[in-house]
Amino acid sequence: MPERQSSRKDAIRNREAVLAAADALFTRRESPEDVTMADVAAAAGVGKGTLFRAFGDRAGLLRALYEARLEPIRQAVESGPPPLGPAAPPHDRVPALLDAVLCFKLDNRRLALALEEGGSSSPYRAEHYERWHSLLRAVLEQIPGPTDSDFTAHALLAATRADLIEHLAEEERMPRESMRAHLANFATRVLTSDPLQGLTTEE
Amino acid sequence: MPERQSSRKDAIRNREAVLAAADALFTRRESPEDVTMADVAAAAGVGKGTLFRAFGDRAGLLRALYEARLEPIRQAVESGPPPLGPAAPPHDRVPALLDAVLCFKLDNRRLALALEEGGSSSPYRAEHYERWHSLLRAVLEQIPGPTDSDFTAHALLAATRADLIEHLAEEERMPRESMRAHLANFATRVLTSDPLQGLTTEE
DNA sequence: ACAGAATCCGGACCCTGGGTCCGCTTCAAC
DNA sequence: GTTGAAGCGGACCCAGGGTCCGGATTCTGT
Repeated sequence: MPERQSSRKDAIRNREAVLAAADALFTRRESPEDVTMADVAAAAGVGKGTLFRAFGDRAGLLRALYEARLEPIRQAVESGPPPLGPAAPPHDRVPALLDAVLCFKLDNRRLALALEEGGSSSPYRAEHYERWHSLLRAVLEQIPGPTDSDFTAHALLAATRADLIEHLAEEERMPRESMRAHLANFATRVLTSDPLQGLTTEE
Repeated sequence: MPERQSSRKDAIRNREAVLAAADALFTRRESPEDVTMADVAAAAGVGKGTLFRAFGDRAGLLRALYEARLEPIRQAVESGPPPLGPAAPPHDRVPALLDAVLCFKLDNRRLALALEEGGSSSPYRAEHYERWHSLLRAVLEQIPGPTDSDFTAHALLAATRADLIEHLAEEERMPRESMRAHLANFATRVLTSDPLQGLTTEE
């Protein structure tokens, strides 16, 4: 994993160039899978060798882009104001988190798509998924009731899968706001279910 | 789209052979993506040309296998006894349907995985997804309350995505029965939420 | 049973796209 | 200025999906 920083200015410049070029390409092109690594290299005015040295492989490049874009939201979640930040009551925070994920993926559709469906190794092994999941799980745990937070967190996050979002937006022409409303509604329903009625989880 | 039946017996024999070989390969091999088309052809004792003529492309082969395996469940859903069949009350039928999907994907993990993550064109364009979705949606519609069935159906089905199932089973070592219990629990929670508490869906 | 036509067979072949290699250039430390 | 470590880039490699076509097989009409 060639992840360590170089101090050489050409290396740094090229890294930036690649990031910018890739970013542009992924947002412009229709489908993420017709952005080839050669395309990116060419658009950045760089050789393929350089590109692969900087990011390891395709997934590495995607990851780097994704993480960069994700940073602001990460901040907001970790230390921002309610309802996203840690001070928010769990019942509000869960829908807020899901809404944040949804909006992020709407704003970065192509990228999220490329990263999630990107073939080898499921999205569930990605660290950023791991982060969302464990956070959501922790928040769910603060809500009383016999809900099993682990599964619930997975199931809720599944509703924000990039290709589902894409399908709803592109095929079903569902507008952004109603998607948000539906997701919020869904999350709320999951949370506000009557605990007395819930099955006890066996095992 | 070379989908029409041939009357020639060699064609039919070869089609069967390919189906059988592919089935065997996909269940044996670790990851679906290291079953190549050439492998399948070889295992079936057939040339690649034959294989591609019979199924069009990789996705076509997968689809054919999948549909074949799905047939019994389809029967049970369309005309079987409750709680899967049409006679079941919606509140019971929804979890039953999801459970059926879950079990099916557990029993055909590799195949479902290959089909869903199979790169080009999202799983949401597949006819079998369309079928599950519209059925689930119809059943949800029979339940009173301001739930928007379309989105809810998508969200519930998302919890049965092949790669999530795979992750839970393989990485988190979650046993089959507790997965089923959790999913049932989740579905029930979605259904039994207090309608008075639900947000009205705007738009 | 036989000819002719239609269909199918199969593996050599093509092509795309991710990833590697290595001789040459550029940087920065002395 | 010298030097060697790091970086550069594009030619190259390879796997795997998909195509092609000469030859074999099967169907149909008589």
